[in-house]
Amino acid sequence: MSQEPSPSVRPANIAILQSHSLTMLVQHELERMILSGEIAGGEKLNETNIATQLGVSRGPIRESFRALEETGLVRIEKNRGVFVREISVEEGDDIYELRATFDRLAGTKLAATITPVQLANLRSLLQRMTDATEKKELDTYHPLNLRFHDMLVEYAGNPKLLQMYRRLVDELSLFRRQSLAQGDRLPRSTLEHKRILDAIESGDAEATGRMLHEHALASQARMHTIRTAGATALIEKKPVRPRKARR
Amino acid sequence: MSQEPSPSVRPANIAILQSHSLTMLVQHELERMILSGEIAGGEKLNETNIATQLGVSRGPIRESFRALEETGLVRIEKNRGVFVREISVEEGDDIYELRATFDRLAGTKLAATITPVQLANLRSLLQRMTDATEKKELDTYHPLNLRFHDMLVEYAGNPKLLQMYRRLVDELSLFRRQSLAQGDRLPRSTLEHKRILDAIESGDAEATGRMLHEHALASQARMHTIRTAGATALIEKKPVRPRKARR
DNA sequence: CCGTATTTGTCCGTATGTATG
DNA sequence: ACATACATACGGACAAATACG
Repeated sequence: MSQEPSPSVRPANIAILQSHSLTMLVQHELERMILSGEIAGGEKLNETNIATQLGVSRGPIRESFRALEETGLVRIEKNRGVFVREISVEEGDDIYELRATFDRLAGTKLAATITPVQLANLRSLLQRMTDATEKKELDTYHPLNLRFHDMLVEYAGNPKLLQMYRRLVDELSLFRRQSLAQGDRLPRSTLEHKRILDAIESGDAEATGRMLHEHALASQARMHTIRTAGATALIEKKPVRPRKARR
Repeated sequence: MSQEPSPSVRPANIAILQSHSLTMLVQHELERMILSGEIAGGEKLNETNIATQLGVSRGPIRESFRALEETGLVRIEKNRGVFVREISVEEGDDIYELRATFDRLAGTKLAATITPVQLANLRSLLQRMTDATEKKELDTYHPLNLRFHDMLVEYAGNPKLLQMYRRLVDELSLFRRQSLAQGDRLPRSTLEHKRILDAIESGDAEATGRMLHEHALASQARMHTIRTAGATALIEKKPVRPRKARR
């Protein structure tokens, strides 16, 4: 509950219990800016600038930085500053592997426990995704896709799993940003989604888990093809100048 | 350093004193105190007290609180304070389920990639655990057990997995604290560990994963039996007085 | 229910470290 | 290498909210 769900399509937000402190507001705002790409990967976050920009003092900014570092969205270098994290291909692989495992677990659980209402919600979402696919509206499809998988994990009924899953997805979005120009894989993905829902409805936990696992691994594989294909620029962008050795 | 931080409780960290910021030092110290039980579950962390105690100002304390909340060790209530988290049985179940999944993944990977050195390290650790078991030294056994499983995950070669695994283990220790009076399950656990290493050595990824998964689920089951047996006191201890409704 | 004490939330000044010419 | 400019680390003051009598 501490961090907002990442995707732009937000799950029916439980009423905010209490007005957030400035730190929380700043944290969420920075999350949004990072995930939306408003702040680029590797970019330095200047305390004073952000404080001025958001109209608060530097205290809450600094506090939110610490939280954001734990979520994996930024990296802090002592006495040097805070930087939006960049995910290497190796890290991306690791994260995709975990995501695949989470998806399998969620699918396995869900096939055994899904309710008619949940299934209807998923089918409804799938329909909207199908529409977007036919119209080739990638900008519409992508958030729906995120929401679809988020909903699957949410319905699996393990809040801790959902929390970790969302953190992974957020981190993945850190570098999936520039690799979103596929387009051709859409129909196949939609078909897979339909088969997944069918498996869930049939109650076949084993098959559902396997399919979701494969589905996630396919994304992982896609990352590699896209990577090698074009946008390799960002990979070595890391301005890691070796720090001056400590005297 | 501008102001001399009272010499009081500054441990012998003089060496590291340069590399980590005060916030990090405070964060790790609080982690240690929470995980060791030095600070009890549900207890309130008073900023001023801790600041005085550690000889620093409130700034670093507050920053570390934000980080600790993201790790799941504390819970923050706006304008009320920071509290050491308590894990309900339901949350414990959820976490154990994830831990079992992580263990399976780690085992599957490890069986396919383990090196002779790694295997030797694990066997050496297992030997020490066996010794501790025979001597019925639970206080010796328990840390070794934690290290054994941590090493398994570490050797699996997915840093992100290790990070998440450790976070789960930390959270589990939040409530496994009072349920540590088993004692009889030790021999069986050690036998399981040996069989796990054998499976790893044989390279049977499937079997290794399955065994580690089962091994973790056994811990989960043990939690329930212990829970129902005795220490149910802590469960409903939550001093959740409904907050005054927001005006 | 009101006033006081305590604690948290926020802001800002200063020292120290880092980048740069 | 040195001096200068700038950013961060930390501390402390004040404001706001809560807890207590």
